Amino acid sequence: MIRQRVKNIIDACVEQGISEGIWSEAVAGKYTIEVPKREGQGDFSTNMALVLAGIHKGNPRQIATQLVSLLEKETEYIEHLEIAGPGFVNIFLKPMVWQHALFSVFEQRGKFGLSSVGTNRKVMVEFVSANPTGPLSVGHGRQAILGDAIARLLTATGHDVFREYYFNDAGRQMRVLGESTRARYLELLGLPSQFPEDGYQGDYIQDVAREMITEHGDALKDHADVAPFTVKAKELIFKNISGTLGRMGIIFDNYYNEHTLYEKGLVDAVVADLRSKDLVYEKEGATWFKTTAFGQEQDRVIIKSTGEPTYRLPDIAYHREKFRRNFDWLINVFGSDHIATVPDVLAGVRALGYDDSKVTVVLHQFVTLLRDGKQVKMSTRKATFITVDELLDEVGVDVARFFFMMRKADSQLEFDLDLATKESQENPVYYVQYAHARICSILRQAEDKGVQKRPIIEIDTTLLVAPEELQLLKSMNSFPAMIEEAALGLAPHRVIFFLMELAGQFHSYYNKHKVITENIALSQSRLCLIEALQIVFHNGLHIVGLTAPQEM
RNA sequence: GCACCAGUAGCUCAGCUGGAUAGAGCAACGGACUACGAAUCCGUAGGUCGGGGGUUCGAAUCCCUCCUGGUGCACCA
Repeated sequence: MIRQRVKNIIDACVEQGISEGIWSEAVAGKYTIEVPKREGQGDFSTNMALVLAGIHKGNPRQIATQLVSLLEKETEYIEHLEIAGPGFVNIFLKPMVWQHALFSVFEQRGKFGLSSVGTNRKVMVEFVSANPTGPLSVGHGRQAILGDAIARLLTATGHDVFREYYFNDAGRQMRVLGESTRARYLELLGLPSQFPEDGYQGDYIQDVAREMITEHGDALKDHADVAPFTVKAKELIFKNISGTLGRMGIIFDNYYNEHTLYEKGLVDAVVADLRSKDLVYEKEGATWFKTTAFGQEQDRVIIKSTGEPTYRLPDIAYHREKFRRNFDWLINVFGSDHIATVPDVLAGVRALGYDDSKVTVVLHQFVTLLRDGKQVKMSTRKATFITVDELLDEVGVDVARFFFMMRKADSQLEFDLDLATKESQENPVYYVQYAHARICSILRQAEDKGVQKRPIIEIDTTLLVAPEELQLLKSMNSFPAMIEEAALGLAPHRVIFFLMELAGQFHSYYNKHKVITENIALSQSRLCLIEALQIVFHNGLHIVGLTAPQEM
């Protein structure tokens, strides 16, 4: 907000310069205004002179001097100006500008930081979408948290968000799941059995088999159809998955079942439509989709010679349905192992006449667990992976959420269990939460000591002049823009970094300045400051699904 | 072989999409509580931003190339 105001001032001065014929209008819109990294370089700075000099081979410092003489007339916000380095114009604002930021925090309270950029934009976030063949592993955990945090951020910025889980309950994998279950069932009954070569080896399959024995005894031992086994396994595993998601506070608006695509004839429809556009052909008994027409190296099979579709076909049908359901933005959160499917699906929707630029795929890299400084080996085949449930048992929901959000999706994530289980010191989760709890504690303390809390209008905010206080005010002021950038950039890790930074600033401030002192007016101003901080911590933590404890 | 991602302090990672003297947390070392909560703070030390070219006023950031690691490149999902 303040940034925008400063930008307006600069824009006006540049306009004036252009109309007076000092500068060419080629600069308009080319320069930026930013927050300098280093102290002493002002609250904001602009590279306008450098940009203009670049266009006309002029002298940047001379242009900067002209700009400064125009800006100098703006005395309401600007305290003073400096020309620095190669030709940056550094702008120092009056402290009052920042002190005023407190007002909007208190005006908006729980809504401070929320925005409306996404108003009237209907967006679907598809995430997790794990096959119901086993419990969620830590990789799914990252995806679940990432997807949920993205959804929360988008909600916070006014989007109409719909969370969906694509439930893959058709095809070969389900059959193998049923066969695995039957084999365990027979095994537990002491009967001869043959475990499928690529079967699911996890203990949870035996749990399903045990459940079936309780329900049916040995009545199914000669049953030719695997269906009852598949159905039961799917049911129990799904219950397990949704239970895990529930523990993490993740609620989907819809589970989209793959089999409904077949029931409604939507899969066949895709083939027919592609065929009518001459994008499908038969070869070696299989049906191929001409993905080479969309820049790929080779065509892809969509129906195997056995008559079974490959995974891409229902995927394309599913995405077409998403378009038909009128979303403005389709976000898919996938593990990086699904990278190969992305171009196929995009080619599919494009072939069907939809705008694939509405689809954004967030690919996240893998998670490695670290215990005692060593990597924990995991194998899905042998079912030696660590499940999300086990992780939650060990570190708790807040810590798991926080750690999964700490890295940008593009980076591999190293989850250090030793650090995560530490209840103190270096655990960054508590570092942030402690800042919030500490503020709550000071506010309680003030109440006990009888220091009156006063409404913001009666507070003398000009008493907040310590460098640390101004820094805190600036950080708070940048909170809404940060949320917006994190949301639109689908980057929850930015919120985490912001909160850690703010917590650091607060802890330093706390150690340097006393909030409650003999000086009543100053104490009240500082109480206001930290109450505003409390609001920011609370909102920031909640926006990404973390709790803000009052005490720890 | 091809595609995508990553390579930044001893370790784990940021770096606001091209800005000024590259940052933080751990780890190391030295300090600060008869208390607004020490789950905290202050200080010291630590760098050829993987290598090499290029683009320009200016590059960790953009382009090319090479090296290393991860993930894919099925008539598995």
